[in-house]
Amino acid sequence: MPVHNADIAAAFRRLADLLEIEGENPFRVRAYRNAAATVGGMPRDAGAMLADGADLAELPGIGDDLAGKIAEMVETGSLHLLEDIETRVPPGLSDMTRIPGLGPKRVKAIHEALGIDDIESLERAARDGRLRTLPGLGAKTEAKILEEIGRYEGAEKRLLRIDAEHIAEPLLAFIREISGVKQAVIAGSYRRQKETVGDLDILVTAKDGAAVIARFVRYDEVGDIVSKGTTRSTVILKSGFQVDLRVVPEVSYGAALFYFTGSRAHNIELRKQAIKHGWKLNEYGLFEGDRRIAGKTEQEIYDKLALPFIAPQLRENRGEIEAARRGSLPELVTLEDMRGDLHCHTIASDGKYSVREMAEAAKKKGYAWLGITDHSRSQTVAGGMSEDELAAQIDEIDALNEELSVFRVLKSCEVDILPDGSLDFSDGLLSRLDYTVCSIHGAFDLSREKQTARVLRAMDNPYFTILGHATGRLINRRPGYDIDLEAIMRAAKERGCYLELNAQPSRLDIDDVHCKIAREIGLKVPISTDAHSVDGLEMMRFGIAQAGRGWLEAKDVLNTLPLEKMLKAFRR
DNA sequence: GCCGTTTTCGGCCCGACTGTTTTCAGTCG
Repeated sequence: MPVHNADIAAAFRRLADLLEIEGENPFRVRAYRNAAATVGGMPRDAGAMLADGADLAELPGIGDDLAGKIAEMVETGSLHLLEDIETRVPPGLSDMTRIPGLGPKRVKAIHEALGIDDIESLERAARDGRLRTLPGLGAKTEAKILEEIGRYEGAEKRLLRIDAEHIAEPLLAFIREISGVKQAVIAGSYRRQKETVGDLDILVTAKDGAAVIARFVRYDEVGDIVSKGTTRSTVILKSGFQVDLRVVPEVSYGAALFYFTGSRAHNIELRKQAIKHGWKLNEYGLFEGDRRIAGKTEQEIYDKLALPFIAPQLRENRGEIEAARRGSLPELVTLEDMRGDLHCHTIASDGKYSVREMAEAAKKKGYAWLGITDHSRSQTVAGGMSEDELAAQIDEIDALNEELSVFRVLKSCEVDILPDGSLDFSDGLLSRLDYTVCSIHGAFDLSREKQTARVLRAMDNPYFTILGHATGRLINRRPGYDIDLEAIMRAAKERGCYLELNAQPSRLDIDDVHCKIAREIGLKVPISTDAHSVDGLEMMRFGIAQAGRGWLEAKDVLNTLPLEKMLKAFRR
């Protein structure tokens, strides 16, 4: 079993938890957590990098020691230090620290006093009233732990961004109506446009924080009030979704927005920059001694630190600070840059509208063209077309183009890539199309080697243009199929093919990390909605958000090109 | 365990809230 980066990151996180419970130097613990974040965010597997002779100690937060431990995991599949510590500290204690309110100190105390070493026995002890017998733990804490265990077990996953919006927008509107509220904005991963959102961080400026919070906690949807002070409050909505509200004075708005937007890794980097200047950066501002030298806007803070403004999507400490320093931050692609959509369905397969209706909707959006990509014949469940039906649609589109002035409907098809790597329609028929979107819709569980070979073989077909939803993942529902995406991206570049960024909020496939790789290898990315209705065309904004997180500029995106240039880019 | 515009040692982000204290430890973000 090859060891992937996620395994290494998980081992480091576990090691950090257990070391912390043992009372190890907190900075050593943090070093393992930082290393987990670095390894978990690397686009290439550590094993492949080592095979290429890369020096992992050059990575941020990885020194000689941790580079050695990564190599050990790649070579042996395990980590001696972790196995060693697990003989002293029961591994279940690591899980117990996942319960909110339980940190390493309490977990250790509970373990030592009561012999508890997993969540199940913790729950029994809480029910029996044994936790409250420990020093520093009372009945209230015991009740909270019990409640959190229940929540942990029925834990909601992170919400899709679109689902989070449905909660966030009305809540934000409610907060803006509270008397005394000047500004209200959502920060956190929501503002960074992440594909999923774990909780909402709402930032408010107001003079009287306590009054705002008193009103906030009476919002209809609030289930539990976790904490309630004069500047911050945490509630759990009835849906189980957590919301943190912070109130700051107006003069601190920019500093607070910066601080609560994160990511934490980005913040810590810039805080270190501030320290180098002898300054202090916190949620109230940038301070020289007691004097605030910036903080009303984020721009002020970046200015003082001699950096250009860094877009929230980029704030992951994945090279954006270095790029800012060099003056080479990307100018991110916007919705206005998009000239058309390359992937949508009509009533000819599983869509809800006709070609004409979809085309008119696209034209109304200001697009210059729209590609129609109904399913091919193997997709029986999705009303896949026969060869005759596609031929008829081609004629229909030709006639429609005669009629429409300026706007152009492109002839295409979402062609199934069959398990052996062949395409679902004959080359003769495919040759009549402007381009194709080729996708995998079955045989998901092939080995990595076979799945990769399948796509590479499909790409050998001269009528293959764009790989649709390249990994097939459905966020929170199923992982993608096992495939060597980087090899496929390089092959696409060589052959003149492309990988789409599918903008469906539950797909966002390819992800941000692979967008960035595409940019680095010079492979343009088409952003497509995969719309099944007129409204579906609006999903483009989720694709744009993801593209921004992947550093894509307009020039990196295929469907920002004028029609003739794009059609030329399709020719192989 | 990492790291260097205080550079091979001595730092490492920092403020708010809660509960159980009686001045603060633990946890969180």
